[in-house]
Amino acid sequence: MSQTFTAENYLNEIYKLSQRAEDGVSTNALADRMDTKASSVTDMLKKLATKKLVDYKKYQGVRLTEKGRSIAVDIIRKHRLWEVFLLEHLGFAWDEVHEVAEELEHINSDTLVDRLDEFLGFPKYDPHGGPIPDSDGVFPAPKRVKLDELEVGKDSKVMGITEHSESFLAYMKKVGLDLGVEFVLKERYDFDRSVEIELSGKPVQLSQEVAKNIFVAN
Amino acid sequence: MSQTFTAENYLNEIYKLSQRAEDGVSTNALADRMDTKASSVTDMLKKLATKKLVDYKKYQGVRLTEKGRSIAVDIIRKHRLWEVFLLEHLGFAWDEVHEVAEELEHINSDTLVDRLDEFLGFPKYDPHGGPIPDSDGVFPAPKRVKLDELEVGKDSKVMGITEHSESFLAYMKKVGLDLGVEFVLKERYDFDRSVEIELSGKPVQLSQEVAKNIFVAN
DNA sequence: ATCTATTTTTAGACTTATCTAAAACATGAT
DNA sequence: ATCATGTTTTAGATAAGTCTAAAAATAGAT
Repeated sequence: MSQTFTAENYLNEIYKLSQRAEDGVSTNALADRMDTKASSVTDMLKKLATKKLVDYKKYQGVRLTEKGRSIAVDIIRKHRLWEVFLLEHLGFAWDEVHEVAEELEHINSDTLVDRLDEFLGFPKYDPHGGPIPDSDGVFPAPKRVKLDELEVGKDSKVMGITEHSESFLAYMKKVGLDLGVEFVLKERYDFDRSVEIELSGKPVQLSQEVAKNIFVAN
Repeated sequence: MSQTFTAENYLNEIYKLSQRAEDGVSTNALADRMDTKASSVTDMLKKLATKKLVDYKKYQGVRLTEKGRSIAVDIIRKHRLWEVFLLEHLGFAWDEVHEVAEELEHINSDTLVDRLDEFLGFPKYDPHGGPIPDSDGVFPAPKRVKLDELEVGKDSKVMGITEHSESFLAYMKKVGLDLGVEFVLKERYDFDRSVEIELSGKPVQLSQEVAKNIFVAN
């Protein structure tokens, strides 16, 4: 019952888009993310509907069925496990990881995924802070905190990020906020909620916008 | 310039088939290995020829171009590196490995392959003795093993001898075991560890005493 | 040299995933 | 309630990879 890479990517994208928006995912939004034309999306949605992976009625947007969700979640599991592997064992940098993980996430082998999970020590979060579902598709309870919400005075550690744009990654690299880096939250300024942290002895200023996108250990 | 999985598999199979047979690979042989129809093979060969990956003239069989060979060798490299990883780090058994490695070998990322190679400690052979080409497509020199220790079923080649007496040389000459001669190890008999090899179509029996003094390519 | 059996290629069709251009639908503003 | 605008769907095409059935080429035996 294994799907094609393309179908898997559609399911994955539908899953992500339906995280925020509670109503169905629109054809155009999907076309945008899949980097394709709306007409192609319509074609694919019909095929996925035939396979009972999505509920689709024309002009009404799509939602995943339970079956579709389960495939999407499995792909997220694989993607994040591979990310952990690439970063922690192969020495990849944050900005090199995503592209490769996009390919690896489609490798079909339950044995492989389960043994990789074991090899990695059953991680619950990927380096971007994304929770890793278990083999039954159950996500761990989120327990991390955004730097924006961390209590002033605390020692903490960079656990992940929620923004993965080139520019953000570059910024993180420049200020030295690598994964696992430890710091102290010195101050939060009320007027703009920007923060000052101490990073290996040096003070660094971060806007609220940045702080909101950084997961830290609490 | 990355090929599709299917095209890569064709190139890989053509490479393997052209190892022994010195003339072009036949359409039927290829169809057999690819588990498809001869007509499909013909179609594909035309496409590969258009891309200059094979030399193909109808009814004449195919051979790889330098470009095609380079892609095939790269896939062998990836396949064997992943096999090492699966076996040595994820605890796979031999019969579980092949299927997964067949998928992983098509992941396209030079960074990934090079870092995996490094992670594994730049192995020169996979766990079955298969040589792993380097990133320039160069294979390591074939491992030399005594015929007494060669695995049953292997194609091999006489690489040298450790005994240089008149009588041994005469014996070698008589049975046709000249330097460079190719053969297949058919059987090893437990009771006296004597072996049977197939030498240009004919079976030849050799005692363990003899087998211990012959170096062969592994 | 010819005939037969085998191998290989062509011809035409199907599937998946995509595209462009045009038609159908939905919605917010008047 | 209608209209303009944007969204979505249809219709018809294309490319990759495959198939079946039939034709063409080759090779082996006489």
